[in-house]
Amino acid sequence: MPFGQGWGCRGRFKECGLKWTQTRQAVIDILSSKGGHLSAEEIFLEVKKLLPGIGLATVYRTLELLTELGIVRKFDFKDGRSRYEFVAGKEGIEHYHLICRICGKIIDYETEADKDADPLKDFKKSLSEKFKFSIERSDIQFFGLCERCKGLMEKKD
Amino acid sequence: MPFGQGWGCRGRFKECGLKWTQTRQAVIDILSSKGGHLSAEEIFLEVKKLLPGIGLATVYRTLELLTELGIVRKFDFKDGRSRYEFVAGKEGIEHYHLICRICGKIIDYETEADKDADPLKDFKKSLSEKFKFSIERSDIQFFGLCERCKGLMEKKD
DNA sequence: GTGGGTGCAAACTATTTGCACACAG
DNA sequence: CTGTGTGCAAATAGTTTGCACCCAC
Repeated sequence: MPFGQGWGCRGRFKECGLKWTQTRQAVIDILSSKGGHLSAEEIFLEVKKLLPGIGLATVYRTLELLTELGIVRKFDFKDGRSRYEFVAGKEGIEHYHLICRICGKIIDYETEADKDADPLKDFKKSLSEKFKFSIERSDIQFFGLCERCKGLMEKKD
Repeated sequence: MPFGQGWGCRGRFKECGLKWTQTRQAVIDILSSKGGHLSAEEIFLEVKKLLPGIGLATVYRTLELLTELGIVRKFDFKDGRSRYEFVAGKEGIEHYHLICRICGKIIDYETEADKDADPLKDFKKSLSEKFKFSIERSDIQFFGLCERCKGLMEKKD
């Protein structure tokens, strides 16, 4: 099932005078169906199953394009590679991460679609006013220990 | 003035069986006196003024060590290089950044030393409970427009 | 048909590592 | 003296780019 089209991506492409190609659709499909936080290489390997001829460079170029269009977001979880996440259709939803520093597990925390639901709303507002800075995007990660790794740590002591 | 010693770094080194060398002191001095958010290369160039023979690899090794010791913190501002900030003596102080996506200006926001002063305290607590995840470090950046660049953008329209 | 899109290989950049030598303890 | 720390050069890893060819429009 072509998720990419379902999310109106194809329309977005046309608007911008961009071509709708197999590779672009495949990258979007992988990101929207597999979900999670895939690295460029992981996406490349997945797409390769559908389109064996694809090149890694194309994946990077596609991901950059999709990031500019706001269809995916690029995250840095400090493991030396960027990770990409499908965010089309989630406008107004804030997206925070909890990352376990031992096992690397990533927990997603998403706010409700309603802007007022953002628990950081007031904080952002006060920052904006204090520094006369208009916040467009937040990049918020919490590093620590997940339940499982915390348990393992305690046993060791 | 050897700031590095002033912050008790030398003591920390001894405790850990690490040697107190000219290079390490110089890196700490630069970071603590210059302040800001320096990249490895910027630090390297500064240290070179004091110790012309230093190598970039040593700067990286020193920064990694200092990060482990909690003397500096490593940040990612999405410009393709890591940035380092002196944080010794600031335990319990949270440190957030506002980054202008046009001019790259970085505004620091630091909480008071008092843990309760952290505006994100309640949010972190609710996250911890909800996901049974113990948060050790936050990595919080807000991207947007600084006052000046916002003004310039508006004029253009 | 034509210009944007793609694969490939080479280039690039930040960072890491191997090794012989240097110097703090 | 001994082993940690260092400089240098080479290696690595993720990402980007140049170029000739290809295909969506």
